[in-house]
Amino acid sequence: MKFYGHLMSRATIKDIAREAGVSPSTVSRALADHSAISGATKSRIEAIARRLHYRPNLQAKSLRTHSTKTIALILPEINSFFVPEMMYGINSAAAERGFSVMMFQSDNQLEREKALLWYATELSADGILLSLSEESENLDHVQQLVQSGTPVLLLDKTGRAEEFPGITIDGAGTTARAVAHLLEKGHRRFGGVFGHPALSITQNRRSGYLHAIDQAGLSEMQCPTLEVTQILEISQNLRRFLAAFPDLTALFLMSDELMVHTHHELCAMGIRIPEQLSLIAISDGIAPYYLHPNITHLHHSGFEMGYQAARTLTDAIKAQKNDGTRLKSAVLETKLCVLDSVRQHLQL
Amino acid sequence: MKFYGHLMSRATIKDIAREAGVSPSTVSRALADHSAISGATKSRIEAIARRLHYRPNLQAKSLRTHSTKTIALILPEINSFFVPEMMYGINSAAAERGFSVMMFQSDNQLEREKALLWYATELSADGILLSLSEESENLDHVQQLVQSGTPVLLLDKTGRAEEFPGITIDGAGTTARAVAHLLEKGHRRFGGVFGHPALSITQNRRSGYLHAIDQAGLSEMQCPTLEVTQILEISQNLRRFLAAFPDLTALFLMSDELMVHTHHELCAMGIRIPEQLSLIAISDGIAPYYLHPNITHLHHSGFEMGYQAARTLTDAIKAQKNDGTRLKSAVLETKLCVLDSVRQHLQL
DNA sequence: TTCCCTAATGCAAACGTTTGCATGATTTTA
DNA sequence: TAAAATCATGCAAACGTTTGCATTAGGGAA
Repeated sequence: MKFYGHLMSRATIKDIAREAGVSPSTVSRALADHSAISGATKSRIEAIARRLHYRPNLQAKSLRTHSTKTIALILPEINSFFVPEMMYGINSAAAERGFSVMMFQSDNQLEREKALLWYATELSADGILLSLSEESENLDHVQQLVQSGTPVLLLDKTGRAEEFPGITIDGAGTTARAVAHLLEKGHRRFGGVFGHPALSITQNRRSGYLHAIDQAGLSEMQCPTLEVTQILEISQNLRRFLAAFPDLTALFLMSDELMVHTHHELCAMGIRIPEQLSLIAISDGIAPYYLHPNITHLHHSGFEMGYQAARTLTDAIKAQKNDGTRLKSAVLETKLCVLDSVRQHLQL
Repeated sequence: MKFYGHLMSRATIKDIAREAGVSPSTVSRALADHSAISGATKSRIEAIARRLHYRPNLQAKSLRTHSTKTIALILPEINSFFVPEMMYGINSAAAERGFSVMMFQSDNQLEREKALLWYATELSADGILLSLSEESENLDHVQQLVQSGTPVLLLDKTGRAEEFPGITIDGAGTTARAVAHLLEKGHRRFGGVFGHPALSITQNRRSGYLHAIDQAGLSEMQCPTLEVTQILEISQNLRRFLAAFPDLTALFLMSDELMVHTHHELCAMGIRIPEQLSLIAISDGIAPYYLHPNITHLHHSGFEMGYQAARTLTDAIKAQKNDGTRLKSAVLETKLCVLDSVRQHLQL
């Protein structure tokens, strides 16, 4: 135990050993509850450790054991939808399993994403949770990382990559279920509002939409789609869209962001929901309750996704030491929550 | 360089040294751009490092240098308001300064908060950002940590603690400004809606409210307050409150959460905003734009708070090595954003 | 020529753990 | 009673860095 200025430095295993009159190895084993150490010695050492406020140095431990009990989370951005819930889930699962989470944001830039992946390996993160940036078309950098032996699990924004394990929802299927609900409620003329066409998440959901209306014998003339490239332009886009298709009785919104902005715009236009226009969305299930009327949606739980991703990853990390079990992809369930924004439409 | 199974292990400084025919110390200095190493050697070593995909082992470095370039962030919860913006700010400032952020949540439990603080020191976090749990009345655990030499900076939820440095907003002053805006707009009968009375954040804002109406010569009979203990009960609370004080022309909402719930409830009651009732809130400036009409609010930037907190903390960490500069508290500005939810009230 | 100075590099210890192997003491077995 | 087995502990090396203090070689000054 040394003194720096007025501060007592952290007690180490050696300090405890000296105090207890045993060797450092005995202390190490005692604190790890190793079977070769007698009960008497263990309790004596534990008492001293407590008295000295002993805290193991996790860097030293990691250095020795090659395990940091840390996962890195790399997100394209931190917004107010979905992401907080997902973080909550990740944190919960990680904490339950004794893992810590380091959080990074790539700001939707491929270069930053690469740099952060690299940095995560410098930190010796035991595993990586990665949600891809918008620019991440080519995934060579991920491939490289996987080859280096670090478990990488994609989540939410997984690009087109079936080559890597990831946790996602079935965007196409979920969208199809939303469409099915509109059909059940008698709607035959509705629109689909989608995000940036370059994103795989948009493409999945849009293809689900098109396939569903096709199955129902409807054409894209009857059920047109709107792709919103710039969220700031949604106001004009939406007005133009509704003006071009004045007979729509409902809208499908592919995300929370589109939902709140669309809802706002409709309020501003004086359109009553659901009397004049019904709404159904894919949502993480929070914002629908803030809006009025409450929005019928397909609940895509951020918590669930985060929790499952962190659980899968940490389990794989533990398993890795034994067999070389590979990470498994998963497609999460979404659940239809019928609230107040879709009305029964009477067909003429 | 060793081989484990089919995987090549990470190259170390020793590998580079062997390859370059120099000693490990030379490699270390070369990569650190130390002046004692010749330019020729430096570039030779850098080339080899690149070729071998060398990544420094940060655990080893930390062990040697007693600096992890890491800060721990401990939050009571991760919700959809304010917190994501704050995290974004923290991450941005940390990243700019070469720090990583480990994220933990105390779930509003004092015991977990204590455990996490302890764990953060085991991780040798260079500093800690702490937003207090609801249960954290007594701050002995923080005191203990500070004495151990770890820089701790409170943010947002700082309790009643003036003894510790923290980043906050002026809750009382901000509330007073909101009240002033209502007064300017001619309102003389309005209500204040507040959160759980045990929270210091509530107490600050409420005292600001009471002081402001007192200054204006109004009584609590004329400008009553409502304290919402359970957010789920806001519906009944609000209806009862409005029934008890039917002559109110405006409401002040102390937080985003109260704002969205109140707005929703008023919509459900068919009360038109701002024609029948004006609203003003303290908000992080995101949700006000989702609601219709857009809510006039005092903008309390989560990004700003997070950014400033992380900047202050990392600067202090760097300074600590030289002088023992102490962390400085700061009270952030809030800005009045006049939108569409407060109407001019004509007095009789 | 001798001496000193500077530039470039190497040696070895240290940071705080963990762990395979050896050691010594005690108990069990034959 | 001697050998073997068991138990509790210690020794020392290793993880991958950094860094104070040599060491060496070359070049200039005296």
